[in-house]
Amino acid sequence: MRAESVPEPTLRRLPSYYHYLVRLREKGQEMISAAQIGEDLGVHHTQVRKDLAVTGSQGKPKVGHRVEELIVSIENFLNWNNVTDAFLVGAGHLGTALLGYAGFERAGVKIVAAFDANPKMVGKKIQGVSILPMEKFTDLARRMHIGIGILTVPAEVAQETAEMMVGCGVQAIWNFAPIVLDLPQGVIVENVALYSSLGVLSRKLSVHRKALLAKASPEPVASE
Amino acid sequence: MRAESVPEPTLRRLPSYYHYLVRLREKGQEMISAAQIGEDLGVHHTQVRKDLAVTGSQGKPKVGHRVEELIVSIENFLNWNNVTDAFLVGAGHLGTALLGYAGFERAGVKIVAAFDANPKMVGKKIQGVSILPMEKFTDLARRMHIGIGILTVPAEVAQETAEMMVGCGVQAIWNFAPIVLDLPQGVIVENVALYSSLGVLSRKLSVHRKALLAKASPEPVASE
DNA sequence: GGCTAATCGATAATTTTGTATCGAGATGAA
DNA sequence: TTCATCTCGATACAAAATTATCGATTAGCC
Ligand SMILES: NC(=O)c1ccc[n+]([C@@H]2O[C@H](COP(=O)([O-])OP(=O)(O)OC[C@H]3O[C@@H](n4cnc5c(N)ncnc54)[C@H](O)[C@@H]3O)[C@@H](O)[C@H]2O)c1
Ligand SMILES: NC(=O)c1ccc[n+]([C@@H]2O[C@H](COP(=O)([O-])OP(=O)(O)OC[C@H]3O[C@@H](n4cnc5c(N)ncnc54)[C@H](O)[C@@H]3O)[C@@H](O)[C@H]2O)c1
Repeated sequence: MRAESVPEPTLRRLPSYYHYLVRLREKGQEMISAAQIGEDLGVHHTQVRKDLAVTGSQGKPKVGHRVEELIVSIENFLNWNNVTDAFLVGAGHLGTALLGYAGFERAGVKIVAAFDANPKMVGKKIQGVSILPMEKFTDLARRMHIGIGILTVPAEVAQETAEMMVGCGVQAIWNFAPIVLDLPQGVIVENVALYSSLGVLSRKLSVHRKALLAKASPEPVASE
Repeated sequence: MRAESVPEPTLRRLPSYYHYLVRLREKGQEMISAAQIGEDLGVHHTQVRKDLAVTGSQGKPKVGHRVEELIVSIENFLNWNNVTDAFLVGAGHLGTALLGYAGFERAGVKIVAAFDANPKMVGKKIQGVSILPMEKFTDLARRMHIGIGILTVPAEVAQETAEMMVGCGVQAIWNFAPIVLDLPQGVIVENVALYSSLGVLSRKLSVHRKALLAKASPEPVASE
């Protein structure tokens, strides 16, 4: 009941453990130690233990954890074995890529319909998911008790679209637009900040290159 | 020169300030205070000041910062005004979505070519970017001094593809596959962990719903 | 059966990140 | 001009996250 107090960094690492473990299982491995996970994923082994501890799974000294058990624990913890229906709004480049992806269902999210304001998109079907006109959103979302909204519309209309979703009972929004949504307290928003990612990349690359240059040139002992 | 010591959370917030500021500029606003930015983006105002400070931009008491100046500072800091050429490998659902997106160039990344192992994809052109066969990667990447590789291949081949990229001089990899790449020290890897994002979303939603249920039901004073 | 080595899980120390405080500078009004 | 007020930026404090330490447990081996 005090389960909300799980550190968010832990939450973010769990899926990467999960995928790693699934690959181990495919290879037929049954046991795994926290130390090995840490080494392979670049996480400190004590950190791995803490992270896995929140899922409730226990390891045994000398042998480590059962791969299968860990997988199930993580699935349970993240609620990945209960599928929640989601609506996607904005079936453009990114939206269709997400629709075409089969992998989200194992992460508890099933896109059951898509919506777009562009009449040219409406009526199409992608991977079995129909693209419907915006007018249908309100009614359908309410009737189907849609809990998750996936937002892949242009940034200019992201705020209003999100508000519309929330008005129809959507409790969580997966936001791909580069904007901070202002929504009622209690609504869960998860931003996929691709630009943040690019910012980090650009900055690191630029620093990296400057460091290389500095090493190459004589550098007259500047600064302390 | 000690510029590497910028906190990564700061790096991740800068792009969101950037987009916010660009929208302000479009609206014609010239000045902005750290307090206002903080309120609009849900960041503490002292944090905003610290973040902006790393870019070197200074504000003036009583009036705040010049919007235009801040934008330029952030661009400089992230090196977003120097465009670096990038190759994309894996022109599938996600790869084509990225190719179709015009917005990355303003973030200093220009996708100049795409590569795919599937002969059906090869030869196509998306937004002016040609999809080439994998055989051409090595030679072209070396000759064009490609610094950034964008990885949108299936997870099974992500590791080997990344190694191939690094072998051709690629210094930074933007990885969309749900796998932790094991690459030589010094190579910059930025993971877009969509599943992490989904993990956080699922977990929060599940906790949120349990909390709602608990409030609705009588709850006979369980737990300690 | 007892010893060794590996691993776990709890607790403590350190580092990083975020928040609050406070003096100083700038603006505009009295 | 002088004053009140707003905002900045530096410094101090608090919280969170990561890393290190250490005793406990167990499998395998002699
Ligand atoms: N494609 C990418 O690689 C990428 C990368 C980073 C961020 N994004 C962000 O994702 C979002 C979508 O990007 P995209 O490349 O798919 O854009 P897009 O233009 O291809 O798709 C947007 C879709 O939304 C629809 N739309 C527009 N207004 C609408 C409205 N009011 N209601 C419903 N639908 C509406 C359009 O018809 C279009 O199909 C944008 O916010 C963009 O900034 C995309
Ligand atoms: N599409 C999504 O929404 C989404 C979401 C999360 C993660 N991902 C990840 O992104 C990656 C790509 O996903 P996708 O949906 O675009 O898959 P996809 O199958 O549509 O595209 C993969 C592309 O890579 C090409 N390819 C396969 N093997 C290759 C090789 N050895 N060398 C070069 N190209 C090769 C294929 O021909 C295909 O065009 C995957 O790792 C996936 O897990 C995608």
